[in-house]
Amino acid sequence: MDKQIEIFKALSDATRLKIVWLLTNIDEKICVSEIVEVLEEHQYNVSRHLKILKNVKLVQEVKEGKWVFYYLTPIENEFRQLIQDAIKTIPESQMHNEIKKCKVLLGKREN
Amino acid sequence: MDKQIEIFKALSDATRLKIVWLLTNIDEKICVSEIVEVLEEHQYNVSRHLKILKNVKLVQEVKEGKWVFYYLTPIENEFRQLIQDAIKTIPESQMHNEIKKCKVLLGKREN
DNA sequence: ACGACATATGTGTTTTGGCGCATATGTTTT
DNA sequence: AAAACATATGCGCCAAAACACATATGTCGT
Repeated sequence: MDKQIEIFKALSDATRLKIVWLLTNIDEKICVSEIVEVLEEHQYNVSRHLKILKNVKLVQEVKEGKWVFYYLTPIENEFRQLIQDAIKTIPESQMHNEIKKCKVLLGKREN
Repeated sequence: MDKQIEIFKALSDATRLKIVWLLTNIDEKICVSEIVEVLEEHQYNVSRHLKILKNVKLVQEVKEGKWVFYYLTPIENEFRQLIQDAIKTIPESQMHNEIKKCKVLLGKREN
């Protein structure tokens, strides 16, 4: 059950849970600097938290030029699916500012 | 999302996850000394971990004489339900010794 | 009432985890 | 090539969490 413990541990930090929550709700790849802006956390902390999430395979990364985009690792087992479903139940109301900021950001991308 | 973080934190420790896993799989109340025997942990640590699980309302207790029996808090929301379902997917194979010991123990109770 | 049993908790120690700062690495732009 | 930008990471510090030991509290049996 070590794998599962690592997942729970990864999700037991506010910044990391917010990142996974965001990725779950926007259903898009997002780069580090965007997360930094949305969550108003230091870049070095966001990078660190992303590394932790990557290590437990909750997220994956893809480099595009100077950016690194992160996205949810596609579901590969039932445990992950249920955890993901659980995160999906966390209401948007608690993340009003973040989701709004994020949508503005994603909109700007097109230009 | 604080409540959810607290749940994840509570489940991100091996002893605590094992306790919840046991309660999920045996579907019975179980007392502290039985958990101590099954998990081979110190009594004072088991008591402490139970307190943490109780604080986040994952488990509840009922006193019966000199024993205190613990059991899963009845599901009250979707998040809890999905987390519980996720824990249910953790295979018994990783807990062979524990579940065996537990069943022997529960058997002895009848006598 | 006393000893045995079951559980909880106070205290000190050690381990773990997150943070801030500085800096390294790599990429794009001019 | 140099400057600007994007991301990652080494290091030291502090706080939270887990542990061990001792002990307190409460209950049962005799």
